Amino acid sequence: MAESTANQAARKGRRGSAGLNTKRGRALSELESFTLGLVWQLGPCSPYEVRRHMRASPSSQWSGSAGAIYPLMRRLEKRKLLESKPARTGKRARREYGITAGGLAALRQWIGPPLPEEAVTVTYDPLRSRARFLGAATPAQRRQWIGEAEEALERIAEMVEKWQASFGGGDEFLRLVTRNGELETEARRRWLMEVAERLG
Amino acid sequence: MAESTANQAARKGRRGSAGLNTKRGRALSELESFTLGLVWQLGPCSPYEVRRHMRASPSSQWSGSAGAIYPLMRRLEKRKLLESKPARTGKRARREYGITAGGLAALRQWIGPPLPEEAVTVTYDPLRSRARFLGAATPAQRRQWIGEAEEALERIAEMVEKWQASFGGGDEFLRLVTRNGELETEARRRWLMEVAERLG
DNA sequence: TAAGGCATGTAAGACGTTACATGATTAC
DNA sequence: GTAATCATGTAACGTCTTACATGCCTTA
Repeated sequence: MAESTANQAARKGRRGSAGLNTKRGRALSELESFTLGLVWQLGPCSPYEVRRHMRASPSSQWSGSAGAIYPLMRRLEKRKLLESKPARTGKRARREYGITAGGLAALRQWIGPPLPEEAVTVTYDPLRSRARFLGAATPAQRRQWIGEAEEALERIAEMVEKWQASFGGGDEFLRLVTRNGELETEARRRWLMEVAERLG
Repeated sequence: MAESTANQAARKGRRGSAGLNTKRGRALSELESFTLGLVWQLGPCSPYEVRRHMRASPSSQWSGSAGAIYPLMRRLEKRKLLESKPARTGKRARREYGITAGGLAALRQWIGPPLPEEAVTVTYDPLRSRARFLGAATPAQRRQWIGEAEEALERIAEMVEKWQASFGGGDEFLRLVTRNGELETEARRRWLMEVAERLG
């Protein structure tokens, strides 16, 4: 859309709109911002702890791969959104990161308002994406697919529950996050039942 | 998780598990697979048409940027999942891509079963991610945030409706996709109401 | 005291975005 | 006929994944 306008206008428009670019450097990615939030939430912590939290999440969005997190936190430090000092556990060296005042400001800005355009979207749901093309599958494959999807949603519900048990006690917003997961999973299940009815 | 096992085991494990790697080349990305699906659905078409459909989607997942789509379809052709021939509209040259038998097989494999692990996840919802850290915001910011999020969900509902009007007539699965969007948006709205109550 | 997982990283590469370029076509 | 937009790309860049490397530390 932005692209379909004249090039010159687009360039000006992009830079001008939505405050995507902060004064210094480009806008933070979702992963960078989320990491910032985790450091705020956990207090001073090592990249490994951040990774553990991500991997415990029911969302595969946050893979918490080392190759992403270590350089990312270094980047955030270079931008003075995090600060770090060396620490150790026994003989093992760690680096402990804490959030700075600027980091907190950046976190608040990311949360919004304003919400960036990309946040005004339906969620990304890999089951929905696949269902769109079920017409390309054989009837047998469709039935099996629905069965698998039901199982998947059951496992997801369990993951949400487990996450709630482990981390939901943090603050009231963490509890609301779980609640979102519950309501959403319920909605997806009802949807899948409708799909099964239509095809059954 | 996979990473936390011994390295050698991890390597074998990754390659062995879930059929992520096809005999030739690596697994298709979500975008590649989705593109394959669109070409199947639209019939022979140009990259530009694919992009138009993506940009019309209520999901910002599918940005449909030129720099992604043109090389991507070329890649799929190199792997014989698409085939193309030059065509023209008036004086303007186009390249028209159709799906091959191998492409259809790859599409079916992507749809599953089996569903890959990454598909067994809560959806990615930028509003939920942000809500998690509302504790870092001031009470005033929180109230404003909720207001903005409500507006966002309203706009999303409209987008889903509009999409349904334009494309929902295609086949029954497209209709189910819209239905998913409706149910999900409804769930998110109810969730947001709970959030407002808790904080209000 | 050896095995295995814990914890901390780095290097190379793939993928997608942003920005740019350019000719064809349409609207006025 | 000229300005805007359509349509088709390409190039550079940043981010994240995958794969690898390497010491610590626990436990049997």
